Amino acid sequence: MSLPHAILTALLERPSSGLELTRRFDRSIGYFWSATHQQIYRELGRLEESGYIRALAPEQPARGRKKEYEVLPAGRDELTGWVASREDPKPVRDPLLLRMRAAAVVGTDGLPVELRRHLALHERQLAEYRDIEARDFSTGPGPGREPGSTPEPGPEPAPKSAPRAPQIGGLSEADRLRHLVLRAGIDLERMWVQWLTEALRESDTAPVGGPDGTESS
Amino acid sequence: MSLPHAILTALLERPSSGLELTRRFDRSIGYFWSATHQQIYRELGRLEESGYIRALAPEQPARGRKKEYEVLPAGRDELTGWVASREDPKPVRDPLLLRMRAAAVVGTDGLPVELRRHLALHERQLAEYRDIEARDFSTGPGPGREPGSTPEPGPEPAPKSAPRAPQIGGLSEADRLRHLVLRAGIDLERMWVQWLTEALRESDTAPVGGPDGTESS
DNA sequence: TCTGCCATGTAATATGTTACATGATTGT
DNA sequence: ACAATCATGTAACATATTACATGGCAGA
Repeated sequence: MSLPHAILTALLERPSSGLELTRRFDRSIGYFWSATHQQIYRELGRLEESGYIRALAPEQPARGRKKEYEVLPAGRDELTGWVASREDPKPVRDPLLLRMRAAAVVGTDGLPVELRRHLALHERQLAEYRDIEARDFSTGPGPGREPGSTPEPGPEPAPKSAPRAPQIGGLSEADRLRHLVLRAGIDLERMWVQWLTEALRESDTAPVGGPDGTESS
Repeated sequence: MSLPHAILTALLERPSSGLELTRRFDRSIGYFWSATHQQIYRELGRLEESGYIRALAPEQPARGRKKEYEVLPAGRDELTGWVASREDPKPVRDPLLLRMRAAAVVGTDGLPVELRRHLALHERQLAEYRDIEARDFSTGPGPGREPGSTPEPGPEPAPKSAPRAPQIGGLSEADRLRHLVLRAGIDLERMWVQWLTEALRESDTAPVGGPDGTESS
């Protein structure tokens, strides 16, 4: 039951059309809750039917016409209640770990190549997160993001703080929370980079012989 | 497409009935690929139909009768091929992070309680993993698991190494891989414990006031 | 016999994925 | 007119979750 709440959150941060939402689910929101445009359109329909959101400029219900949605009070209430609700962390479900366990039984053919590939992907993701952190959340006296500086393509900057938000130190309460979420992403990627590096190091010195990956360059 | 391969792996490690598999998916296998008994029975049916596994002691196809499965050569081949295949890491999808992002918009009511609850759960899981590691994979000169010592309830010990496996140092190649998988679980839990601890520490010193959790004891 | 548990299964629903379809807008 | 792209949507399928149904077996 998370997707509708992800959409409500996104729409509260900024009213959007379906396609705009899709794009945002490829960047900031998508870093911890991904969704395709089909899921989003389906869910927008349900949310509208439930009275949680409504379409702005509701002229022409034509097919190719843009439709912007905004959250209604009932939607905000629903989201507020959901934030306070409980949900156990789901057990890990990772195909790579499963592959490794299978390799323990049928052999590691082709595995080191895949480990290297994943390592590269996680390193890239980590770098991207660190860029975002440097741009949106730098706190020190260094060259942080000045208010009006480059919005930049890719990840969206933190939305403008609501007027009610108290700007205590450098960061509002809302920004502090968003920074924490980003740091979870950073910590996760760092963990995978470390683990994959160690796994490959062990492979290189493994008794069976060297890795079977292409050894070019 | 991971569940069938998870089942093939489990059946290669030890032929089992549906319910036995279900139990193993609550312990060792389930630590990185969970599944319910309904999924397992459905998938066993498909795997049998595909000629990857077969039922042992195929007398009485009665309803309440136990049915043991073993992997056929075609199943092993399929699994070997899958190990060498590629699959991109899926983007993170974590309801807790989503909740946090939502809290940045509608307020943190009820959130610290949930963070504390998750912290306790992750600490417990981490402790469990460490117990398993100490019992099944201790390498140093300390009191490691002696060959015939307590199999213990709960998580299953590493299956007997196949005769072909070379026992080089203390660990076979297969055990080395299984240890790596376990360490991924440990690293993940440790990461969450650290992150949650930091998140709560920030909450405690947050400008808005103390946490809203019950402050008993 | 009745209860509880072991074991296998069906049904309904929810969610997620993949492929395709349709109309609107803009630039050439 | 045409192609490319924006934007919304349908359909079919795959996977996962929840609730329930059926039969066997063992002990009070």
